[in-house]
Amino acid sequence: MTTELNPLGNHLSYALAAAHRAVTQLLTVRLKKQGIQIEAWRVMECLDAGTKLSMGELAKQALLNPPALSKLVDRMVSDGLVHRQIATADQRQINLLLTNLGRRRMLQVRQDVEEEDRALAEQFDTKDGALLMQLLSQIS
Amino acid sequence: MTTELNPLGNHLSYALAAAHRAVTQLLTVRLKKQGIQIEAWRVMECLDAGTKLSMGELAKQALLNPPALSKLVDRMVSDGLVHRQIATADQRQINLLLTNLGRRRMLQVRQDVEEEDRALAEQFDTKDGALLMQLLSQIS
DNA sequence: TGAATTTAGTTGACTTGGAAAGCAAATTCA
DNA sequence: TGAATTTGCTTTCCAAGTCAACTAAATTCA
Repeated sequence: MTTELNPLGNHLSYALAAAHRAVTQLLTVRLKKQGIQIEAWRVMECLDAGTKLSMGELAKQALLNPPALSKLVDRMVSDGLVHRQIATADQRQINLLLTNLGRRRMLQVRQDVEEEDRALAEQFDTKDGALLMQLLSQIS
Repeated sequence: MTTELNPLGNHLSYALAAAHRAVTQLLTVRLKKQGIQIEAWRVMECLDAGTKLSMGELAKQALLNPPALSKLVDRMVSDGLVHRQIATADQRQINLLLTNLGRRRMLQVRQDVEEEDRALAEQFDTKDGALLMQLLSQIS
């Protein structure tokens, strides 16, 4: 039986948008209690990983366009979470660094994200979570 | 081998965001050539389906919060794509209607969306597209 | 009935995001 | 070498989204 109530239900792009919206909303609510944006958390995780990243690389990994990252970083700097450092090799490049406060905050936030992620994974049968992830990462 | 370059790669929520971003960007570019927003297309598809929808119902189906829908509809009205009609049963409710122009534009845009969706589905082995959709719609 | 509450949608102040232009360092090549 | 081009990041201007407050219609119930 394919009683489709929603005319958009056949579109993969719509299913993706709906799922993304649902997940993002939950996560946003949770992180708002910590006073932080999802994107800011992503930036901090990338920084914590160690390898020095230019703003450009960071933007790609954190899923932001360069201007959006620039502005987010401005805010994070004034919140004392990160600071900019001009790269020595290429003076145009910026290496962003976590402050101690930034690292502490990141560890707190990470708890929440992982808990949320766990709750999400529980909506699937054992293998399906990994399968979904595998399928998603095939995209573009 | 699980050489994870991106520290966020283990998170399902991140994989979802990344996939959503990729798909949305492609679709946005394509629809921009038609001078229309993805959300506006969703609204028009919902309207075309026939059943009269309140703004509230429409917001849910089109994946928008009520204020965002209100403002989008303002724009669509001034573009001549839809018009508001006060519901007879409940005077607080609005039934949105497609204009003739709106219907024509919707049919054009639908072509593009379906082509994009087809291109997306082609990134998967035969069964996997449907499988992905099935998994996505399990969420929340 | 009619005062109090709930529901539907919109508005306003503020924040964030995108496109295109801008600036400065690095690189190319004549 | 030094003018022209490219690259990395930021800024500006404007479009769009959020949260919270607001208006008005409908419903509840004393």
